[in-house]
Amino acid sequence: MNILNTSFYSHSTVEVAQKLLGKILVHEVNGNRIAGIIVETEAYVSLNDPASHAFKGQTPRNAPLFGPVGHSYVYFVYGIHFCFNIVAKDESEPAGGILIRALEPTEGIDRMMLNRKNDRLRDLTNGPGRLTQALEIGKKQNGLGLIKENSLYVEDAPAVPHSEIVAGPRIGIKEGLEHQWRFYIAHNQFVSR
DNA sequence: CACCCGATTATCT
DNA sequence: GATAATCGGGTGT
Repeated sequence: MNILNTSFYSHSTVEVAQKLLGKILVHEVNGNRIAGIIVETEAYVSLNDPASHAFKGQTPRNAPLFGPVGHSYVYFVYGIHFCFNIVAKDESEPAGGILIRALEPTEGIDRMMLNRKNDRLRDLTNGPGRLTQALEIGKKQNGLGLIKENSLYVEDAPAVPHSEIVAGPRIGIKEGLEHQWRFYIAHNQFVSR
């Protein structure tokens, strides 16, 4: 399987968010793969997007969003959860990231169940805070390049047909609701809510 | 299934 | 001092 590289991530954030659907997110922990198919994403597109962490300019927290594409941006919310983003933007944009909101579990499911303290397949990775817990993604993974050497990366897989991609407003935000920048695979039971 | 609410802390104002 | 790109448990229908 090919690992997605810089050229894959060097396009507009909204475009890459759609193209990530169907790809495989992999975290290797102690040589074991924990992985799932990406079934739900959201694009956060920088300076004109009031919902993006990058909207008010660069700070130490959001610095990865302004850095090279193909790196991770992991942040801590509500005092409890981590959310995992992939930096992606075309060269004209100063910042941009894609929130991975849900996966369909494929590998390391036993380990996910232990991590989540839950043995129901549907509840392992159907939400941004849940999938980081299932895949053991936390602050240590913030700012990493998504390459084999870092044990965290995305593998290529056949593109999801456009007719199976649903767009809608992003979840959990108060501004920018007019944009349809949440994308998910139609009829997939692992999409959140 | 729908709605409501408390948990818990890094980050920025 | 307020806020937050969420989750899980509770209650009611």
